[in-house]
Amino acid sequence: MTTIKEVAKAAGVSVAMVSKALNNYPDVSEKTREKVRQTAEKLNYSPNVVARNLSSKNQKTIAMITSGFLRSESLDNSNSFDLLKGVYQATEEDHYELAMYFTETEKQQEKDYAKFCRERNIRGVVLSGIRLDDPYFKTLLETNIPCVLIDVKVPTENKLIGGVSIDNVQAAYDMAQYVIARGHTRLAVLSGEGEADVNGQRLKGIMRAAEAKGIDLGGKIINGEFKEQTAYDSVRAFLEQHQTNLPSALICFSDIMALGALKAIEEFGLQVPEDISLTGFDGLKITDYTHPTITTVKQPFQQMGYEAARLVQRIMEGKEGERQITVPHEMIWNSSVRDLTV
Amino acid sequence: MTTIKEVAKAAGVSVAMVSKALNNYPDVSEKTREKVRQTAEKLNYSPNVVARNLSSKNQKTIAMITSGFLRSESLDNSNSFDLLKGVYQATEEDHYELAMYFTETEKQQEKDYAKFCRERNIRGVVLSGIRLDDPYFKTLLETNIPCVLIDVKVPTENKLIGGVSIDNVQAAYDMAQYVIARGHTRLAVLSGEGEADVNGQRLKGIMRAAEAKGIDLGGKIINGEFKEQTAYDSVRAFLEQHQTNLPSALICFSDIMALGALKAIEEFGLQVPEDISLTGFDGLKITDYTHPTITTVKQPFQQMGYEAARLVQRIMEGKEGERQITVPHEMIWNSSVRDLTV
DNA sequence: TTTTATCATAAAAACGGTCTCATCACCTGT
DNA sequence: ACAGGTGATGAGACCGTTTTTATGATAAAA
Repeated sequence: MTTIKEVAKAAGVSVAMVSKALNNYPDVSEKTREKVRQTAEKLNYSPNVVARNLSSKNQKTIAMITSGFLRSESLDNSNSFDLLKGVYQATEEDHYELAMYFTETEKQQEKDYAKFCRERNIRGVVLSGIRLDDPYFKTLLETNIPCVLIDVKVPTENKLIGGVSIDNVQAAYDMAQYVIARGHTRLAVLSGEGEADVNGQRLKGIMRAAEAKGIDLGGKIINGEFKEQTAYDSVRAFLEQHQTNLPSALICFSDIMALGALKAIEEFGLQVPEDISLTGFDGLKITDYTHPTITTVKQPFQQMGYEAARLVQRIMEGKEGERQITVPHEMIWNSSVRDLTV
Repeated sequence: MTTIKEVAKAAGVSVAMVSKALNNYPDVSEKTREKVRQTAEKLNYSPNVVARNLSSKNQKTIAMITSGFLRSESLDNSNSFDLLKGVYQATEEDHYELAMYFTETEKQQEKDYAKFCRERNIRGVVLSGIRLDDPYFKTLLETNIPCVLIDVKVPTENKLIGGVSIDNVQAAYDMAQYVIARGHTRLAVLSGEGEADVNGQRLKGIMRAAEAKGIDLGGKIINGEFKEQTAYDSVRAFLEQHQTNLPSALICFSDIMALGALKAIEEFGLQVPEDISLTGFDGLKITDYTHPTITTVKQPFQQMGYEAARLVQRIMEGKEGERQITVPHEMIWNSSVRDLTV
C-alpha cells in the first residue's frame, strides 16, 4: 500500500504538497503538480478514503437510510433497489462515499439514524420509506445534517430538507379520470397506510376527479397497508360485505396491493377486467406479466434516487435552489380496465 | 459529537482506558470498566467507525462487489438485491462495515477491485456476477484479501477463497429428470454465457439426466446470455429454424430467459405448456404470476448472501473449515410443464 | 527486607490523510 | 535601497480512534 508519504519522498516534495497538488489547490506550481501527478501515477497511489474522511473538514459521505424491507419479499423491494441504484450512480459520479442503513420498524434500538451518521462522519442523507413524523428522523434533523426524503413533500421553511417524488396528486387524478372516462362510476380505492405522505396525495387526486363527476367514495376506501397479503384480505372482506353493490373498478395505490386484489377478486369468482376493473401504482415490471396485464403509473425510481443524491449534495455544498423535485411519471395503459362505454 | 476524549475526562481516566474498557480488554479493573461504561452511556458516546477503521489493525470492513447490473432492468436484479440483503444482515449482526461496489463490464478503468479495497481498508470481499478468470479478480487475490464468490466452485488449494452456491448440477439434473419423467424426449436447453461457472454446472446436470435416457441434445443448446431480450431473439430464431422438428420442452437456465422464451413461443403461435413445455431457474417471484406459472428452481439468494458474508468473516479471522458452502435449492412445481404420459 | 511478578493505568506513537500557518525567495513600486 | 506584496513550499497540528510501551503500585516470592 503506497501512502502519501512515499509519493512525497519519491517526488522530492513535502506531504502537504502532494495532497495539494492532487486535490487541485491553486497554490501549487504547474511544474510541481505535474511531477507529483506522475510519481503518484507511477507508484499507483490512490488516497485512502478512510484517512481522508477522518481528517478532512468537508467529508463527502452520504447515507441512504431505508425503512423496513429486510424481511419482506423481494418483489416489494425492486423499487427500493432501483432507488439505491440511482443514489449509487450519483455518488459514484461525484466521488462521494455511500453508506447504507436498512432499518426495521420493530427493532427499536437499532433505529437511531443520527447515531449511525455521527459514527460515520456522514454529512448528508437520502431517506426512503420514512415519514416526516418519525421520531428518529426528527433527532437526525437536530444534528443539522441535510436530508432528502423520497416520496414526501417537505416543509419549505427548513432549507436543510429536500424531497423527491412524482406528482402523486396528478398521477392519481389522471388514473381516476381514465377510469371514469371509460364509464366507471362505482369506484373503490385500495389505499395504503393513512400516515404515509403519498397516500394522502393520491387520495386527494382521486377525490378531485371523483367529485368533479359527482362520484361519492364514502365507505369505498379500503386499507391494504401497501402489502399484498393485507390487500388480499381486505379486498376479500370488502367484496363479501358489498356483494349486492359491487364496485366496477378498484383503484390500488400500489402494484403489490393490486396483485393481492387481483387474487382476491379471482378467488371470489369474478374476472378482471370483465367484472371488476383494476389499476395499480408504481410500475413494477411484474404488471406486464400478470393476467391481465395491469394498468398502472410508472415511477422512475432509479431517477428519483439519482435526483435525491444530487439534491442532498447540493444542499451539503450550501447551494440555494429548489428543495422539492418532481420527477415525471408515466401512465402504463395495460389491459386491466374495461371500457364500459363501447 | 462526544469523542473518546470527553468520555475520558468525564470519567477521570485516560483515553486509552476508555478504549480498552469499552473494547473488553482484560487489563482493566472492573471498577474502571463500569465507571467508563456508565459515563459513555450518559454522554451518549459511540465510537467513530472512521477513526477506528483508520487506526485499528483488524478492521472489520467487507465489501460486496457485483458486476453489471446498474443499467439492467430491475427485474434482473432482484436476486442481486436479495444477495445484498443477506450480506447486509450478516454484517450488521456482527458489527462489520459494508461497502458496495457495482461495476459495469464496459467501464474498464472503474473495475479495479483491489484499488477500491485498498482505498477503504477493506479486508474481505463478497463477489457476485464475477468469474474466476476475471483479471481484476486476479489482482485482488494477489493482495491477499479473502474473497467469497457467489455461484462459483472455487479451487480448494487457496485458503483465502471461498464459494457459496446451490448444487447446480443436482438442481439441473432434478429438473431434467422431472421433465423427462413426464414423457418429454425432444429437449432443448436455453443456456447462459458459456464462461459462467453455473452454466457449465447446470449443463452437466442436464446432460447426465439426458444421457441416462439416451436423449441427444446435439444442436439443441441455445445461448440466451442470461438476458430476456437475447433469449427472446434466440428462441425465436431457433423455432423458425426447427419448425419441422420442434422440441417438446425447453429448459431455461434463468427465469429471466424463460420469460423471453415464453414470449417468443407465444408470438410464434404456440402455447405453453400445450405445445411446448418450459422451465426456469432462480425462483423469481414473477414466475408465480405469469401465464402459465413457470416451473423453476428456487435459489435462496438472501441466505446465500448471508452465508457468504459469514464465510468471508471466518476466513478473515483465520479460521479453518470448509471453503465451499452449498445451500439448499427448492423445486417449484408450477404449471409450465405438460405431462405427456397421461 | 529485597526482588520479582502482576496488575492497572497513562503517555505517546501510530493510522494516512487535510489544512493552517510560517517561511522564504522573488518581484514590484517608490 | 527598502517596504510590501506575491507565489511556492514545508512543518506541524489535527481528525478520533487503537495499540504499544512505559510507569507506578501492589502483591507474591525469595
